[in-house]
Amino acid sequence: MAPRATDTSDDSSGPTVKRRRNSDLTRHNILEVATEEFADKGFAGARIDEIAERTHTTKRMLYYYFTDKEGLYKAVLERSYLRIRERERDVDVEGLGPVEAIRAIASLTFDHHEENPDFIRLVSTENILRGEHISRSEALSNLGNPAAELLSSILERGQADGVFRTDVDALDVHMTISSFCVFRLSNRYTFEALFGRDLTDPRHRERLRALLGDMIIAFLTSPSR
Amino acid sequence: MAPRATDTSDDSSGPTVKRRRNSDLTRHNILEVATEEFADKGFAGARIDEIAERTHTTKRMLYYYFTDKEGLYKAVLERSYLRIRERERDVDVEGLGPVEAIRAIASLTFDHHEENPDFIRLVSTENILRGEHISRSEALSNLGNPAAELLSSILERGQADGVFRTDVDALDVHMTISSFCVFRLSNRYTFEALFGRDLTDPRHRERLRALLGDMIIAFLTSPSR
DNA sequence: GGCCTAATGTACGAATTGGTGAATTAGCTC
DNA sequence: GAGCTAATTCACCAATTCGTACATTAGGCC
Repeated sequence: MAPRATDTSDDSSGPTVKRRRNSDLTRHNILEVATEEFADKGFAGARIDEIAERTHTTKRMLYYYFTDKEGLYKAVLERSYLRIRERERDVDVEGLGPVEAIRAIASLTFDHHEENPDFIRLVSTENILRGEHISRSEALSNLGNPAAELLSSILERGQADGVFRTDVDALDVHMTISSFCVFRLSNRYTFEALFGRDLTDPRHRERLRALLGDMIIAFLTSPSR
Repeated sequence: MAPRATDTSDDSSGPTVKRRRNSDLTRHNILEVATEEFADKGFAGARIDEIAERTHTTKRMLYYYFTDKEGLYKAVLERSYLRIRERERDVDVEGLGPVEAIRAIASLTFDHHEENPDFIRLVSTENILRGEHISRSEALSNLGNPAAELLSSILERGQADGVFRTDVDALDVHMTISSFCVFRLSNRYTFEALFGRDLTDPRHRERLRALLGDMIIAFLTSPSR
């Protein structure tokens, strides 16, 4: 999955790997650590020295490879988004009817977000920065297209079949599903403080996953205005 | 609404108000400016000097009244939450049937968030901090109760009438509505970059408000599992 | 094996940033 | 108007934090 590095975390086998020169490994190592730090503290809160310390290289290397803090953050952001997209490509809803396909996508999105808490937090940070970097990133522009197109084709099928309402488009559906899944994680701390419910508690998790599916389907199968 | 201060923003009438000693005014003025700054840049990104500069006092005063950066942030957070609650108290759904009452609350929440962008951003920041402050704030603990109770009573009515499904509670509904409204604003930058749609565009706004109402009602009036 | 460059390490600096000590003044009380 | 305290000003500091100049070394190439 990741290049084998002189990483403390998983060097259990073989003789101690001696530190060797390898730009790919150091880059990778730096990005791993930086991702955690930026996700944890946000852009302004992240500390370059802190990242460097937890890396197997020195601070100088961060600048050598990524120019400055912003460059490093940008690299982290792009890598995270691209990774997520890769996993999204594996979504397979062939052979499912529109209703079940939508339900499957909702459920998948739900799990997907839960498995990538760092990503969710990075997105929050980027939005606090008003999308300053993502909007300028060529690598990420229109990265949403595949997801949107998949949804779009399912929707069209359902609408052609007469089971889905026709005054909704793919982005509406995507936004609805995302908002539910993202909010549950990104706002869980304030939600818990205000209402005393931990949205990530396993018991609620299962209920909420079902709720999301039921809701989006109930909506799509209700008559248009 | 706010104490009349020696505020540049709205001192249009009368002779130039001379700077006088008045702790309430300075506190208020500091909080106003600090709210903007924290909402704009997040906790770590906010700059004390920046806040001080845009205030009609000196930096020393921020420390005089709020001890340190964290104290100021906490004061800002609490004030923002308490203000929001005050406005929420005015919600009146007496005389509406359960369906229309829920729809009204959804619509109100929708507008409400839109009118308080600073608040939304503060909440994001606080969640990046993992609710560190809100969870310790006595003033804010259980601040959600009134909203939850209102929803709860409406839900019960609807359930008793047999029009609402029974496997949902007030917090589920609240979370669903909130997630939709919050996401639309807090994640609009990354959403636009990825999908090319501005969720705050007036045309989408009206559609989305209606969509939210339709969805929550479609869901609540669909049969329980 | 010598050479050359990419990669790495060391040490340091300038600017920012949160925070404070101590003097000063406005305005209330009597 | 003297006296007192809350409110305010001014000058200053220590630590952090991003960033860099420069020396060094690994290892591919011939």
